[in-house]
Amino acid sequence: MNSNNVTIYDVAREAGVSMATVSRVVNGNPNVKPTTRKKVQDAIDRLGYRPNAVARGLASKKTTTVGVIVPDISNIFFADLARGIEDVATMYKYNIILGNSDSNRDKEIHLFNTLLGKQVDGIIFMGGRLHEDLVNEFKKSPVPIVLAATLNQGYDLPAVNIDYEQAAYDATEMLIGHGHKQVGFITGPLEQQINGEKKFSGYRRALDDAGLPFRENDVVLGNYTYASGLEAMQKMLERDDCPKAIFAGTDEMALGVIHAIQDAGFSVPNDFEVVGHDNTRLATMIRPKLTTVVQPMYDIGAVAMRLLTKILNAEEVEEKNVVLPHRIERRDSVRQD
Amino acid sequence: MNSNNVTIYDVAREAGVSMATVSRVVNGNPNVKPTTRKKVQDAIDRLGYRPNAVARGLASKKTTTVGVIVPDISNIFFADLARGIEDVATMYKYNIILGNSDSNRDKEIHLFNTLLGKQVDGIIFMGGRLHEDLVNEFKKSPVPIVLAATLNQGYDLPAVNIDYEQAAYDATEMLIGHGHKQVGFITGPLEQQINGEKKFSGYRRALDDAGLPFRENDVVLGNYTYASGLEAMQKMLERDDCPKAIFAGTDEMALGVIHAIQDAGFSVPNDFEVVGHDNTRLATMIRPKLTTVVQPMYDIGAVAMRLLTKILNAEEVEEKNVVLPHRIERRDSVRQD
DNA sequence: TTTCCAATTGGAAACGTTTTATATAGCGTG
DNA sequence: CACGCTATATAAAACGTTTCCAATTGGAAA
Repeated sequence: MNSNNVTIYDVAREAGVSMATVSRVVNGNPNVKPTTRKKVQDAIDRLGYRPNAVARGLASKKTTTVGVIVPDISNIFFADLARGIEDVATMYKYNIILGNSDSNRDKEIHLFNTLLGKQVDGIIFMGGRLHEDLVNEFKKSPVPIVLAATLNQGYDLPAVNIDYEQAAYDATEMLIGHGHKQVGFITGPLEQQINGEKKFSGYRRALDDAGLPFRENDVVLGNYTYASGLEAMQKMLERDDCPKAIFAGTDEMALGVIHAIQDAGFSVPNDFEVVGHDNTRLATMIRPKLTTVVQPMYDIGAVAMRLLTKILNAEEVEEKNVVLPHRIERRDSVRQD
Repeated sequence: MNSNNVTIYDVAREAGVSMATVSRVVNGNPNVKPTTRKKVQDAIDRLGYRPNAVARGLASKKTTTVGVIVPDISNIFFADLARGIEDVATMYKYNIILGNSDSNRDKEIHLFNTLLGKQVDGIIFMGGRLHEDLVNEFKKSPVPIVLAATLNQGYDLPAVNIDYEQAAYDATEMLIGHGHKQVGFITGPLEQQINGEKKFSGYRRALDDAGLPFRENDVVLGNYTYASGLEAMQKMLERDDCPKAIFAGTDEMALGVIHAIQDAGFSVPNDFEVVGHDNTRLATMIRPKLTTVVQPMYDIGAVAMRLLTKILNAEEVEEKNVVLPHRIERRDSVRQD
């Protein structure tokens, strides 16, 4: 039986009640006599009725769908986040419309408007940088927006993050604690606030606190990829004053760094120590296993979605700017204390 | 100006035309005088009108949304596939609703019905195995379904895959060609047809064609993960008659295999040769770099979505069962010829 | 019985489009 | 100048729900 095109009217006729009653049964409204409810339920089963969510969305102005804007779902980092989002969404009976922005402003804006057109109930946004034009669109948004792993640069959007500055500080400090007078920092584009402001300033602060000089040379920019980490480290190795301790902005870059070091005939952690960032699955897929800053991606996604559901249900939200804890997972790419 | 809640009526009034005319302008219908079109367009811009896709979906019975069912988006393999799907979807003005099934039958069925309830125009399904119950649901589907990287076991659903049997044959044959009389095969669950039937039979056929005996011991089952590859190889290494050539069912397992070998003090490719499967980004993130069967995940996703759009537009489809080419990418985990 | 209130149920409007059938305007033609 | 078209524009009916309000029903109380 094609459960398609059987409407609430058909069920009403079959059950001998009005459509309003069927609607009540379907929505679990308590104002229905048990016997009636059963009669309707039977008719629903018999006909294979499946409520039309589009019609429902039009009438109720709720679609139980949220939009998710992500730079690139094929990036393990965002894939994990997305999984966290989706799991919690499912838990609360929402579905997600997923779109890739490539961190491109125009795509972000276009996607955002498409999602609004589809009448999503809310949006979760991830992106390296909050472009002003985008924020202007956000300000007009008829639905709530939550940022995930994205800093809200001065705008007061709800957001879920870790303390990137402190995390970078911790990683750098650990390296310094191992006796290094010089620490290399290989990170992503500085335009992105997380790298340019947070991680960078954490790195500098650790240097300062230890009374070590900051050397411009010791900071190299990559683009998050393995190849860029490899290349950055190769370049660094050519120098006479190459730092023997490296803090890499992502695990993937850290892998590249380790391989560059090994390719040059050196050992990690004996000759060089390396710390990564994010604790993706990659961290244990290399020898030596990578010591890395744990950024709980899945949790960030899950908490962001939970936060959104709270806002949608007008539940009490104590703190709109959630900062999740981070820590350093010690493995074999640094020496034991 | 809150572009919210301005309807087609408002635009019509503002432009001094009827709503039907506005609808035509919005939908690019040619039966509108240029001057009228301009007038309407101006009104749209002035009011910041954004068509309500839900209302549109109800009236037109098309939502320009497709459902995507994936076992786990946080798995790099499916994330790549999803990216291929989404890119092509965007190209054709579709959005995707993404759901994770964990390859669980009940979740698959539930998700499928939810998607139908949301009136998606079509569905792309990925999953290790097509459970009978699911297929029964598929058969009643009012919208087209396309399988991606999923074998349609006897049912005639459109599908996009590579020739897994031949790919496994090629990989095994190459190893045999390097003089091995014994080849280990570490793969995923045999219930999943791709492993149990296709890859396994390709492996056996290569053995047979080379006149080599099949040894049950040489086949070890894992669950696709790094850890399972590592463990499987460790177990194999304990044997006296451990094969010196390994074909792993996924790259991630291959990395585990290589590390198990290296941890035991052996060298790849000198002592052991290893071939992976999929050519995920992981393949180049290990030393030695992994030789692997190239399964073009992104392309499979892209082609599957393109196929779906063709079906939705009632375009001519020459072949519903697409088999994309595969090849072996030679890197350093096998010896040079 | 009657009366009255609470519990159920029904009717109809509303949601914002698309779409079909119909009307109107403009214009070349005979 | 009337006629018949064609090109445009309008009106109104779907689309399948939710939801507000009114109507009915069933009992308990009087």
